[in-house]
Amino acid sequence: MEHGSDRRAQNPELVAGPSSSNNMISRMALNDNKAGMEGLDKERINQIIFEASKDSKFFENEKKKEEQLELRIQEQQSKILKITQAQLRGAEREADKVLTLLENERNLSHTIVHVDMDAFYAAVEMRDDPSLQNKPMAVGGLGMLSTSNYLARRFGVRAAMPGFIGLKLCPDLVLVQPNFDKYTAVSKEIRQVLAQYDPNFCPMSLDEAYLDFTDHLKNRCESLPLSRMFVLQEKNTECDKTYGNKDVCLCDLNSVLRPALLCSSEFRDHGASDETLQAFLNSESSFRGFDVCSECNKIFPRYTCKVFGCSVEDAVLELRNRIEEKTHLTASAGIAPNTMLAKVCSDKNKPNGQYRIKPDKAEIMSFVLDLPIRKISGIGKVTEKLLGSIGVVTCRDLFTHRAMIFHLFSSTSFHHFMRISAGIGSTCVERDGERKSISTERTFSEISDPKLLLQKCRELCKNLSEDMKDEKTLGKTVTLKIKTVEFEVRTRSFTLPDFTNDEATLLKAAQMLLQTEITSELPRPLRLRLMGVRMSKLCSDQDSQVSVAEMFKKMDKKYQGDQILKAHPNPDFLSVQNTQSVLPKYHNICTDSDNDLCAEHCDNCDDNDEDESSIFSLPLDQTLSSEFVDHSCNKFEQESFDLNGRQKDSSSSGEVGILKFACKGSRASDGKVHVRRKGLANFLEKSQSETSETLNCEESHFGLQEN
DNA sequence: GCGGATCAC
DNA sequence: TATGGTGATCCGC
Ligand SMILES: Nc1ccn([C@H]2C[C@H](O)[C@@H](COP(=O)(O)OP(=O)(O)OP(=O)(O)O)O2)c(=O)n1
Ligand SMILES: [Mg+2]
Repeated sequence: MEHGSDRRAQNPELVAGPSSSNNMISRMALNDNKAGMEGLDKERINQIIFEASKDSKFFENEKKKEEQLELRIQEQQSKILKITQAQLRGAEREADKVLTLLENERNLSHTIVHVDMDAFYAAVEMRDDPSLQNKPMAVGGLGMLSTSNYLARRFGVRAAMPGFIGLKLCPDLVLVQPNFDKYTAVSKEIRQVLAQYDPNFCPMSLDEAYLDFTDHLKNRCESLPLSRMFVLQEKNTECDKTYGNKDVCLCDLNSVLRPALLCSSEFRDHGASDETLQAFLNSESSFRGFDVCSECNKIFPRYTCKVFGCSVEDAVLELRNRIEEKTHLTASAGIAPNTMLAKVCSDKNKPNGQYRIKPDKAEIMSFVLDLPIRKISGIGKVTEKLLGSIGVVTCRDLFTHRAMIFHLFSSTSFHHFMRISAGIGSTCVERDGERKSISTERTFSEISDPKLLLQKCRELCKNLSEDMKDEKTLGKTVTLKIKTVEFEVRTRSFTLPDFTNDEATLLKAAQMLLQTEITSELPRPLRLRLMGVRMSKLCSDQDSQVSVAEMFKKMDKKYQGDQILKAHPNPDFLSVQNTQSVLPKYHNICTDSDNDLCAEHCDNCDDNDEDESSIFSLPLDQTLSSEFVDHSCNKFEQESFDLNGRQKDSSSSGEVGILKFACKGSRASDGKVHVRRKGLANFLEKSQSETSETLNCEESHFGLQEN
């Protein structure tokens, strides 16, 4: 391998590009990896960014992170020095094996389309305020910009840049506050169009989505010309003014007008072929009588109809035109055999353009080889720099340096990089499953007073609890996120023994985590600029999938007398009695006199020599002993889902289900599973180290009765 | 499993 | 004066 002789690997200038200021760092420099930012005077722009940032705490922190990155690169370099030629040859053979396998995986039979709105938030604001036309503008405030229009991008103003820097780069920049409700509504309209080309399309955000066009194209070949005819508003009719004109119909003409056209006998009479239909559309009389909107009773804007062809390009052009007709916003699109390439393509002719890579290996490779890796979704600033330091800039370099990459990176990273180098990506556009976490966080001017910090925490927990109730979701792991005034970010998490979205429970856990942080900072105050709360390990709060405790409550009622489940003597508590006697029996979970968290054995329990305070848990609204639920609940959750699934599917009433669970925990001589209480840290440590062993796993049967 | 880091949008 | 919010994933420990 000639990595040692690669000049780029040895010359930081060639890797990072010319730096504007000697003190400028790469992670602070203008990120011009975005459409509409080609050919900017980076030197000048970076100088302005540097001047505006150099004395800030933010910049200090960025420098710290940059140093860490340099360290990583150092480690990488020392790894490289230790490699033997033999190792490298072996690595290359392994890499080639992987590449051969990947080649078999190549699938060119799908047509994937990535649709991405142009300057989305900014475009919506400009559409709704004609005075913004021809002005550089950005959505956001002095603190942060969400995006900018293409005019502002010419000044280096872009998303994720603070507004005050944007103003320094472009003094005429107009800032507009975001209106998220509006963007959500527009997004809904866009998705209505997308769904007509692929009902299973995969939205990635409000403004972009992947579609599998394969089926649509198959059907399209055999479709009637009329089904490919759509209404378009005429260009050059000062669309922006008409959009603000209250007397003109603003409805989606393809919703209000097109159905009427398709029904008219004249249109049907001329719809035999694309040519006859187009000729009819060109004639004077074609739209006579279609002047007023039946929905809003206003006069239609000037419009035409167009018959779109059967090719992919025509189909995607049709889709984009329909989005524009419906929303008065433009979209760009990429067409390729897989999602990775489609995503890159949608950026190529932005704004308001599209680009296609034909489903042919040679075409793909000629597109990919000289493509900078930074263009690929998933490769950001850091990965770019990490790979840059070993001489990798383009996708071709990924192949050239495959042996080194094999040696330096994890297996998953390596595979990812090899797929990129071969132009291979996902050919299906499945929607993400259920969400895995839900969170809320807020930046504020410095707070250090513990009372106020706890109050902020309360606010966040209230919000999160409400959001979770709206989403009908429960969670088990609470994570507190804080950012100090020095921009240092910390997260601290705690896994509850049970699923919940209860505000008080959330608050207790989050405040405990916060208190620990405040305490650990003493005698210095904890000075924060951001706080956030997140819930993960979620489950749905639907009837079909309930929390473990709720499930037990239901089952307790339903299957009274069952050997596995038994009501706790205290009606506020539920317990599990295990017939095999290895698992714990009853435990109360409660708060002690300090309102601190604790748990104790139930009076009915066989206490023996156990010290009350030696059992630790969290107070719960729904109660099972944490020791019992710990680890076993996942299993339960899974099984309860199965049970419910069967229950749902079954119309009969006497089905038999299998309840299976595995319980892990530390086992005392009395057979109880418990964790000693020595504070939170110890609890976490213990519960991790001592629960790694499965103590009991069993299967029991019980009758499943519909009410 | 936790915490830090990276990434997308 | 001033550097976001939400969600996902990966890695090292
Ligand atoms: N760091 C970011 C990036 C984006 N967005 C929001 C604002 C954007 O309008 C929207 C879509 O993101 P895109 O990356 O698609 O950017 P745009 O649509 O604004 O511009 P482009 O024309 O490059 O797609 O998401 C954001 O809030 N914060
Ligand atoms: Mg966009």
